[in-house]
Amino acid sequence: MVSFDNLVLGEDGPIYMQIIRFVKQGIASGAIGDQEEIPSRRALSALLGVNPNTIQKACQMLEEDGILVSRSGAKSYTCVEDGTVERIRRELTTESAAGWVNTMKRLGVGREEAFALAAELWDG
Amino acid sequence: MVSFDNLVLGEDGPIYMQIIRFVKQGIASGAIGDQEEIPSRRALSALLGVNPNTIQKACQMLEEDGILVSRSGAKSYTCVEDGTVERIRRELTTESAAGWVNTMKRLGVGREEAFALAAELWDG
DNA sequence: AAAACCGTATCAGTCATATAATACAGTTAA
DNA sequence: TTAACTGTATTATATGACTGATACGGTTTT
Repeated sequence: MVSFDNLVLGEDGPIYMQIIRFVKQGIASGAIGDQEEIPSRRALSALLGVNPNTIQKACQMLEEDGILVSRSGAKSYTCVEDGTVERIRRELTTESAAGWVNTMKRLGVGREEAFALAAELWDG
Repeated sequence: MVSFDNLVLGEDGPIYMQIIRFVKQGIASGAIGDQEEIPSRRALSALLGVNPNTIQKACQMLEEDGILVSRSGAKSYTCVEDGTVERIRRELTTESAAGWVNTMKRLGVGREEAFALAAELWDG
């Protein structure tokens, strides 16, 4: 059973996107495996304090991504096939790193200064 | 006169936020100085293909940030006081770097791998 | 003074996001 | 079988972001 206890909703974009990101990060980090049951739409709605429709939207998009399998009436399960972990891991890491690098370059921050700041934040 | 020719609107959040980010990045990088004239609301609207109201909203928030000064009827000018550059620079860099570091840690990506990927993206 | 420009304000309409309240049919377990 | 649970669908409502059109008064230029 996939746990959503560590998911805290913030202001970082739409809620359904935050849910999708949470699941993808779980798969990329190995915290979520293959054929794992996920809580029902209604259970997630109550747990996260979010409307069932919003949960459904996130689940639908996860299904379109091939990460989730839903059968009408039955419980939903994750679907992590061979190569999926590496695919999502690469998708998330490059997306985040590219954003940071672009921002630093637009700010005119040099390579050394940028990496020094990142290292400080990483350790601190 | 501040140039907005290099500003390309994307899908990274609300348009008025992208405009604000563009100006702040310009100030942080030194591309935008003190007492520089900016194009009129209508001119920016036409140049960026954005509604005048959206431009106005961005300008209002920049004014609340103390970065812009507007007089009703007259042109608007930037206001970059002592310490402003460093303040905004620090605001943008730490914000971006912290986001990247947090994402990498949530993904279970180690320090070496994360910095190697960033270095690759920086040079490539 | 008059024309052209400027910031500012208002109202209406569209779209995406999210909520709320149901309803229906398929699955599963008592 | 029946009851509880499941995914799914529908309609309505609300809000923020953005657009479109228009108007008012202050500033600058000629």
